[in-house]
This record gives sequence, C-alpha cells and structure tokens, in this order.
Amino acid sequence: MSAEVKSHLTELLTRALAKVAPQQPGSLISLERPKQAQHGDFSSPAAMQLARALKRNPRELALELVAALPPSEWLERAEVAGSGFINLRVRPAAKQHIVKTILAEGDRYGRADRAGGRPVMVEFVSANPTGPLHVGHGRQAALGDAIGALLESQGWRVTREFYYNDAGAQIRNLGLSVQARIREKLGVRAEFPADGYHGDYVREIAEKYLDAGNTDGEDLEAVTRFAVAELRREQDLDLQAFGVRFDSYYLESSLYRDGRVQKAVQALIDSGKAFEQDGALWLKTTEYGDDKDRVMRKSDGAYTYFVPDVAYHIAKWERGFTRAINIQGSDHHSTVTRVRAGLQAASAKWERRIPQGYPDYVLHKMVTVMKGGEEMKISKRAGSYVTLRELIDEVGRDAVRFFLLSRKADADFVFDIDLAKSQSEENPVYYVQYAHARICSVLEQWRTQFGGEDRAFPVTSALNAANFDSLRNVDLGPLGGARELALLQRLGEYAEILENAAAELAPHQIVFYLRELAGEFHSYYNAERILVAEAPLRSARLALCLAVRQVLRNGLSLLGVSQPEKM
RNA sequence: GCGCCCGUAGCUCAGGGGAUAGAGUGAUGGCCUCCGAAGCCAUAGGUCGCGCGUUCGAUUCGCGCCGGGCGCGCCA
Repeated sequence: MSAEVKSHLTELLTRALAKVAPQQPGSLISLERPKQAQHGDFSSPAAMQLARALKRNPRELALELVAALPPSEWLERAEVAGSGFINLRVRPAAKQHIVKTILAEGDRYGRADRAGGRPVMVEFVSANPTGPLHVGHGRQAALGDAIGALLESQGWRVTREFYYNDAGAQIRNLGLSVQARIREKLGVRAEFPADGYHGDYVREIAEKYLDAGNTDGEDLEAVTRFAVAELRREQDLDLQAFGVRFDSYYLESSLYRDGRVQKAVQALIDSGKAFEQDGALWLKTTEYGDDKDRVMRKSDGAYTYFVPDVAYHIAKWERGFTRAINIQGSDHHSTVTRVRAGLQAASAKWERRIPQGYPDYVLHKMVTVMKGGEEMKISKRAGSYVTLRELIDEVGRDAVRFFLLSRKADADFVFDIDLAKSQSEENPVYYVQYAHARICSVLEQWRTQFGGEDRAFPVTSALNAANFDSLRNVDLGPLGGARELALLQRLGEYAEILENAAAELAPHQIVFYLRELAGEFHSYYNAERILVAEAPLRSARLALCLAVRQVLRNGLSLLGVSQPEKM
C-alpha cells in the first residue's frame, strides 16, 4: 500500500480530531502498522496520547474520533480496540493501486528526488596498498557501495572515492619487506624489517620484480613503486570481482605535492589553537571535544597522519562536497573527534565554516570468519588475515555481498564459511533470487501457454518488463485473497523502507525487507496457482507477480546482487 | 581507569514507547500425477543481561551495575 494511502488516513483522523477537539493542533496524529493482521491495516494510538492533555478517557475519545471520521472511498472500517487504539482497515482498491504504480515506474519505483541532486561523497575501503584486501574491506566495500546507491535513490549525486594512503611509514615498510625478500632470493644476506609484512604475497612481488628484468633490489624507491603498483592492481581486481566501482581515487601523496598539507598546517596555526611543546607542534583538539591534545608535527619534522587527514577533508569540502560520509572500521573511531576538531579549528576564521558534524561516519564492527567451527585467522597468501578474494572464491560474489549487508554496521559480524558453502543452496540470497527466478519462470510459462489468448504478445520476448505491456492496465479487482492483500501491502512499503534506509545509512533494512517480500511471495505461490483458466484472475495475478519481480529487482540491484532469471 | 559500541530463541541476527517480542538456522512432523521442493505448512524454542527511575504503557528512553568488543602513540 502506498504512502498515499497512509497520508490520506492521517488526514481523515486529523480532520476528525479538529471536530472533536478544536483546540488541539492536528500534527499529533500518528499512524503505525499493527503487527497483527486482525488489528487492521493501520492503527493509531492518538486517543491514548491525547487523553491526558484533553482530560478525557482514551476509549471514549477514540470512539468520538471514529464517529467524526469524514467519509472516504478508501476506508473500509474504523474501530476502537484495546485501551484506545483506533484500528483502520482500507478497501482492497486502495491496496491494489500500488501494482499500477510499480509497473508504470519500473526501475524508478521507490526512488524520490529528496536531495535535488546535491553532491555527497562516500569514502570507503581506502586500504593502504600494503597487502591484499581483507574481509573487513569487503564489509566496507559492500556497505559503501550500497549506501551510495541508497543515497542516489533519494536524489543525491554520489561520488564514491577511495583514498590511497601512499605516503606513510607503512609504505616504506612494504618497500623494505620486498627488498629483503629480493635479497634472500639472490642469496644476499638480508635483514627482514622488524615490523615488516610477512605474507607470501611479498615474496611473489619480489619474484615478479626480478622477473621484470631487475638484477637486484638495491633501488628501494623503484622496489617500493613496483610493489605499490602491484598491490594496487591486485586490489582493483578484487574490487572488480566484487562488483564495486569507484568514481575517483585520491592519493595522500598528492596532498603534499599540491601544498594542501602545508596550507592545512598554516590554517591550523592561524587559528591560534596550535602550540609548540617538546620540540613538536600540537593542536588544542581538547577545545573541540577530544580527550587530549594531538601532535601535528613531530619533533623530527614529519607530520603525523592527522595533518594529511585534515588536509584531505578540507579538500573534500573545497571540492564542493557539503556532505561527506566516511565508512571505516570501528577500530578507527578515535579519528572521528580528531578530524572534526581539526576541521573546526582550520575553518574557524573562514567565511564558510565547516559544520561541526562534518564528515559523517559509518563505523562498522569486525568480521570474524568461521570455518570448521573455528575462527579462521590466517590465509596462505596474506598470512595474518582472510582475504576478500578467498571469501568470494569460496561462496560467490552475490552471497558475500548479501551476507555482509545483512547485519547493521555496528554489530559484530560472524561469517560462517561452512554455512555459506555447504548449504549454499539454502543461502538467504538464493531465497530472494529464487523468488525472482520463479516469477520469470511463470512469465515464461504464460508466454508459451497463453501468449495467443492474452493479446498482442511478443513471441520473441526476453523476460523484459517492457514486453509485458498488456499487464499494465489489467483490472486488479480480482486480487482479494489474504495473501494477495499482504503482498500488495508489502509492495507499497518499499518506498518508505528505502527512504528510511537511506536516512539511516542502513542497507541491512533492504535485506530484511527483500527476505520478507520473497517469503510472502513463496507462500502465495505455494498456496495459489497463478496461471488459472479464468483470464481476468490470471491477468491480475500476473500483474501482481510482475510488480513483485520489479521490486525484487530494484532492491537487489541496489545491494549489488544479481537478479538471475534462471538458477 | 576513561571514551565509543554491543548483550533479544541452542546458534546467527532484526525490531526500537503501544496490543500476544519476530526472522534465518538447527530439531521434529507433513506437502511434488499441479506454474521451479533452492520452495511451502505445522510443532518446538524467550525473566529482551541485572536493578532502579520516567510514562497511561518500557524489550525500546534515562541512570547505575554486570558481561563482551574496540580505542586510548611524536603509529595509520
């Protein structure tokens, strides 16, 4: 049922309230969806909420409100229940209308231009090019991509950005690690860096470096450049395999090259919040809510990571992103206050100050991978962690995406490989995809069995929605069964779910919605036959199926999960 | 110790002032001469961590405990 119906009912109650209690402002009416079907399609606790202010008995007030409801074509019945709930039931026609809306809007159904094309940057993954991507990056990639899609659905102009930390100490560390492996290979006595990278991939890179025609690894800069290029390429391939694409890549090194780091430091000094102590330059971040002041420039003259971070976010702001969302592991949550503090200080004297809550953060908890009943902590290639690639190879891209999005970001995630693998056929993602494939199958049956009877039917048809035009204007009146009404109601909720998921940056809400929709469709399918002999009922049911398929498609594609016609 | 997050069915998790707290999975029993059984139906499983407040009403909000995770560098 559509939002249209809901606002209509709210209006009816508001008008009733105006009659019963003229002194009350009408905005107090709230409508909710009862958990139990017997309580109607909508329910309002308004009478109970207002009883005290009006010094009235809630039940009596509810009865008066019901009596004062203006007549409506959509409203079937209104009754008072419990301690004062007003339960509303709408006529089937009010619910049936959603099918036409969905079929007319197609891929656009559920979308709304709330943001009017305003720009927003979603930054995610941002892995250092020092190793293959791990499962945590996978969670971030799935989240970032889906959150981007959610925002796009609400009219935001989204830029997905990957920030490469290619200038820090860990890059130097990578170079030294590869160099040590090269020397080992050549039989030169080599000391492996104390906190070097131990994964096999470092050896692989060393080998490739030599294969590329280099005779030794003594040019550290060349080795490092080579290693970074290799790892970036590998990460890109992993992301490609995961179906995640970025609009732009931003290099930390460019912040130094462009002088943005220098400018940021200057802005922070000009703010008057910087001070020298023990040979280092500090920022009074405590004045912006941090629990201790932070070093900007170490006594050895190098900047801490904090400074390029601030410079980077100033760049985001200056690039026109008045809204920015960073997706990070919750182990980095201490940077939130710090970066915001830096931005507050740096922009304190600007004409367009950066707002206090800039940027937004979505922090996600860790992913634990279970295999054989035990936590899987190492992989052959990476050594100390499970890679995204391994996960994709084991359980498939769609399943990994769907799984990783099936919990809210701030919940710990236990990814049970055995479950996803051994029961790959009972995987939740297949449950939803199966509903989609089933509908496609029914449509195909219809084409071959009834194509001639049911008007102009393109025999060449692929299972393309455009080829089912004849279903767009069928009479939906025959859709009156309990399961049909439940499906209609569920279909109508999609837009609202989408809006809410986008507002809360919570794609898992879409996952749960799709499971429910698919579940209701499966129940319906098992209980009723779609391709019945009576043409009017058959057409109406097919139209409903087509609408369900459309919403499944819209939701799955938002999550980056494919929508197979056959499985 | 301080800060942030989390304690809901055996397990993995939704929900988030409203009526009898829900899914998936696991367990048990049914459903294919019928559009796809990767499905459906039924049964079973709970002091919503504990306590005190706010409220007509608390699993939901506030405070305090208990338990777990993460963070608390002149690392990123």
